[in-house]
This record gives sequence, C-alpha cells and structure tokens, in this order.
Amino acid sequence: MNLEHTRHSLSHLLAAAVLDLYPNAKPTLGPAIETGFYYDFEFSSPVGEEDLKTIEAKMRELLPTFKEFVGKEVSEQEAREYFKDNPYKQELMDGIVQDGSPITLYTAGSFTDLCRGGHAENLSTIDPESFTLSHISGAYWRGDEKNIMLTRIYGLAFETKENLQAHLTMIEEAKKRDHRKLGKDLGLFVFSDLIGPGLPVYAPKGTTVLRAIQGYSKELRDAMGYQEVHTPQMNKADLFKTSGHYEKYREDMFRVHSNYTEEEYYLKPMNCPQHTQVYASQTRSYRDLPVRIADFANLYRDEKPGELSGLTRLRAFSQDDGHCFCREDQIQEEFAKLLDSIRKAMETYGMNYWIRLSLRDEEKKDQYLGEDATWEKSQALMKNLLKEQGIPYKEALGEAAFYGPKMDLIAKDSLGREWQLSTIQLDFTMPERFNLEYVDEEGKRRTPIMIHSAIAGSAERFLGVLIEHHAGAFPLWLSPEHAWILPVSDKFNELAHNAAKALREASATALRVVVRDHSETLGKKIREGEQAKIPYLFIVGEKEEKEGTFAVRKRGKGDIGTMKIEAVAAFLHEEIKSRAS
RNA sequence: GCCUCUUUAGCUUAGUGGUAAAGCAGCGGUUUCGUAAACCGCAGACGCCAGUUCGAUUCUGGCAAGAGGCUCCA
Repeated sequence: MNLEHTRHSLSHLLAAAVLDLYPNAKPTLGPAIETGFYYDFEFSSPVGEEDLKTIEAKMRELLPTFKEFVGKEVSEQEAREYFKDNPYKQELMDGIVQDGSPITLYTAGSFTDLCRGGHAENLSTIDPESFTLSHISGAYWRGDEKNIMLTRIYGLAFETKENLQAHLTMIEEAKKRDHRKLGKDLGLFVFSDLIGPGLPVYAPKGTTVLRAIQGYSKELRDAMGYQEVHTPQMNKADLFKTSGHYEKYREDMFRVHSNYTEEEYYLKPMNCPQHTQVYASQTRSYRDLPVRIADFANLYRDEKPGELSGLTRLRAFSQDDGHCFCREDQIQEEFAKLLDSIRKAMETYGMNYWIRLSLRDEEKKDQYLGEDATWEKSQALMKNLLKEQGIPYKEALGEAAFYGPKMDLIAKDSLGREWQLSTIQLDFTMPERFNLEYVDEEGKRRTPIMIHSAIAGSAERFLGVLIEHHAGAFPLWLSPEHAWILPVSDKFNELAHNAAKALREASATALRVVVRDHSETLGKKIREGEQAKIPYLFIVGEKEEKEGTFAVRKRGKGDIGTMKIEAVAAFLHEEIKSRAS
C-alpha cells in the first residue's frame, strides 16, 4: 500500500464528506502532505474545530463506498461544464490547458474531482481508525496573500492505527517540551502586555543561559581572530539605502522619529551595513586582510503580529554575527574556518544537522542585487568549497540572501524538528555598494569580499530551540543554576552556607550555587530541585558536617553517594569547562 | 496582515444573567525533619472598552494578548 496515495485518496474522501454536509461549499485543492493530507474549501458560512468530529464521522460513513477510483479523460468543454459553479476548478483547468496536459476526472463513491491521479486502489479496506481530522486553518488560494482566504481542513493519516497513535503521542511529547511553557515554568522569560508582542523579558535565569550561549560564540569567534565591535541601535536611512536593505525591507524595519530633524532613522535589523563602516574607517592594505568583525548587538524587525511566536520569531533579538572582509584568495580558508567552528558548536550542543546550499532563484533575478556573472562566480565557488571539504549538502533554489548565496546549517532537535541556525554567506555586492577598498601589492585599489556568518544564529531563538531539545534540563554549563545546597533541617542552614562558600572557593570556575534554607522538609526541597531541573543537589546534615562532604544527587540519576567538597568542586569545574552535554 | 479559535488569582483548572470554587505557588504560625509534596491559617482573579439589561465575569460588538495555520523571514 502506498501511503502517499492513501493520503491523497483520503483528501478526496474529506471533500466528499464536506460536500455531503455542506452542499454549498466549493472544493479547491487537496494534496497529501508529510503526516496526512488537507483540502481547501470555500465555505458559505464559517466552519470551526467543533465541526471536525461531524465531518470525520461522515468520512467514516462514506469510506465503504470508496471501493475504487475510476479515472476518465474528458474534453475541456465537458470539464468546464461539470465544474461550472466552481471558479477555483476553472482556474486550475486554465493551467492544465495551458500546459497542454489532458484533463482527467476521478470518481470514487459518488464524488468526482478534477485530479491527475495517484490514488489508493481500494480505500474501503483501510483501517478507519488510522486517520483523523486534526485541525482547521485559513490558507490563501494558491498561496498568495492577495487572494481570498479559504478554509483548510487538515487530517493525519498513517499505515495503521498504532502509527497514528504514535504520532499523536509524539505531538503530546512536543507540547510538554514547548519552550513557551517551559520558559515560564522554569522562570526563564515572560512576555508582558505592557512591553509588547515579540518582545520577551528575560528573567535572571533566562539571561544567564542567553549569556552562556553568547559567551561560547564569542569564544569561538575569538579563536578565529574575530574582534568584537559595538555599533548604534539606530542609523540613518541612508545607511540602509546604500546597502539595499531600505528598498527591500523598509516595511519590516522600525522607524524612529527625531523631534528636531526631519531625517529618517531606523532601528537596525542587522549588523552588516554598520560593519562596512568599521572597515571603511581606515585605509586597508592587502596585508590587513582579512578584517574580521563580530557583534552581538540587539536587532529589531517589524514582523507582522501573526508571525510572532514564542522565542522562534521575535521583534527584538540578537545574533552571534560575524563579518569577514577578505581577498578572493582568502575565501576558502575563512570559509573552512567558519564551517569548522559551526560544526564544533553543533557537536557541543549535541545537535544533528544537515547542510543546505541556498541559491538564487534564476526565474526571479529581479529580487536579488548584483550581476549575473557575480552570482555565477559566488555560487560556483561555494559549491566547490563544499565539495573540496567533502561535505554533503542539498541545494535549495530561491533560499539565497538578496546579496549572495548562503550555506545554511539546518539542525535537528531531539524530536526530529528542523531549525535553520548557522549560516555562512558570500557577498560580492555589499562591499561594492559601499565602495569598500583595499590596496593590493601593485598599489591598485580593489574591492574586498564580505563573508557574513552566524554560529548559533539568534541567541534568543537558539535558547528556545535548546529548551525544547533538552526539555528544559540544560547541560551543566548552560544551566541557570548549577546546584542547590539542601540542609536537612533549619538547624543546618549555617552549615549549608559555609559549605557553599567552601565549594565556591575550591572551584576554579565561578559556580552558580543556591542555598535552599527555607523551612521545608528535605523531601520537599528535593522535589522542588527536580522540578526546577537543577543538575546537582548537594545535601548536608550532621554526617556531612563531620566529614566535610556532600550527599550528591544528580538530575535524572538520584542519589550517587557522598563526596568530599573539594572533589565535587573539581568535577563541577571539569564538567563546565568541557561543556559536557 | 489574513482565517479559525482562546482569555477566570503567579500557575493549572471549576462555575454562573444576581460579582465566583479549588489545588499548587505566596504570606503568617506550628513542626526541626535524611533523598520527589508535614500540618493549621491568611491573602489573592473573571484581559480592556463600549452596548443590551433592573443587573453582565456570563449575551453582542470593538480592542489587546495568545494558539493553530496561511503569507513573510536580510
């Protein structure tokens, strides 16, 4: 049995059920997708989630009638007549006719649809419990926001009832790990109505993790010879006009008004244009290159309200951004160095990934800056670099930045979901637009090449990804609190504070240790520690006082025995320093 | 921005055309405790603005925020 065919067939069954219940609904399109299928309709009155049960029941009722799909090639006239009340089908037929393809109609049960085929042979034999309608949403006709919004009904469908159940369980698991929920539960960040949507407020714990992410990126940048700079949050429109961002992204930038001048200012949505001005601040010799600049500044983008979501899509965020200005003969080495750092980072974070080579869409050249020859050169260069390094990649047309091709790293989290994180981008365009120069061996003025890069991408978004990846249980080096010290009763509170001091003094690394000296039973304090996902709990009482030890509890492992304070300090230091996962 | 839906205390939830119940968290007290929830008490909420109504947390409309999608993502 071909699952994709079954899913496609089920979308026909969905349409049949909908038409049975809502005779005025106009069916449009309904393909199979990764986890099931959907079908888009124009309804004359609103349909909501609560109607899904009825539609699903009708699907099961009609299922036995879907014994076979009978296909028939018909004339354009016949098809036009059949769908005379459905402008969507008419529009689809325009496309089919234009391509010179035959028009085929498929019938199953009493439902006939315009379709090119690819169905299950006999749908009536599938388990009626192996599919379900999952949710409803709006979707623009043909994916264009200028078009009418249709109602999309999504269904899940798998080979068996068990596989469907497994998928539903996975969704439940993902919900438990949702960074928006855990972020609040663990006291990492909140949103405030007074502050605004897409503008998270990081509590001390969230800020600690954010700084740990940025600190690691900084360390990797330092090792590559990048130097950190600091540039203004707002800049004249002229800067973005020169870079090309103004023309392309003006509507997505926050405008700032001065009370005294008419000049247009914008909050910066990215760092690259400012970095060109760091480069341009001096005359550069070929010997000075590469000039490597890093920046962790806050960025602002005026995202549409409906696009904002948790930490994954924000209006204020930062990037671990780097710009390398170099000669053409230095590209390969710089690129390789960046790729190494990025791969090292992903290994440290324990994330699997694949590489996407994001190229220009040759049919929409007007959406990109720069000459054809430049694009051909830079795209070929990138391909060669990946090939020489023996790194497998997938090409993606139309995913390039407007100024050049990108190599994007797509990471997979522990639930198999994909996130675009790191990126390396070759840019021959922006240095030209800003008239950047260096003097070569012969005293001639030449234009440097700019390599844009990000390691974790946005630290804030990466925080969200990490929360979900680890289900909130961060590795020690990222944990907002490394350990709690738990006195067995109030009598040992002073001992606990002294032990904390001793632990801090014995450790070569600054430890984030909290003494839990509130009046609760030990059992309760342990429970609180487990729920807060604290990596280590150190218990002290009479016995430990005599021996200068901690009774150690490790997250996920429970009681792992008694250890000297000095030994604990040593292994904490080692585990943090090595960024063990 | 668009479509559908949601909004009761810090969190999770109950409930009603006559202003609301609980658990956890918080605060006060008692207990001084050895590996995932001691006991008693106190305080705390109907997102905002209009409309309908004798009366609205409940019905209607608008706004805001959120969710699932669509579109977009330098």
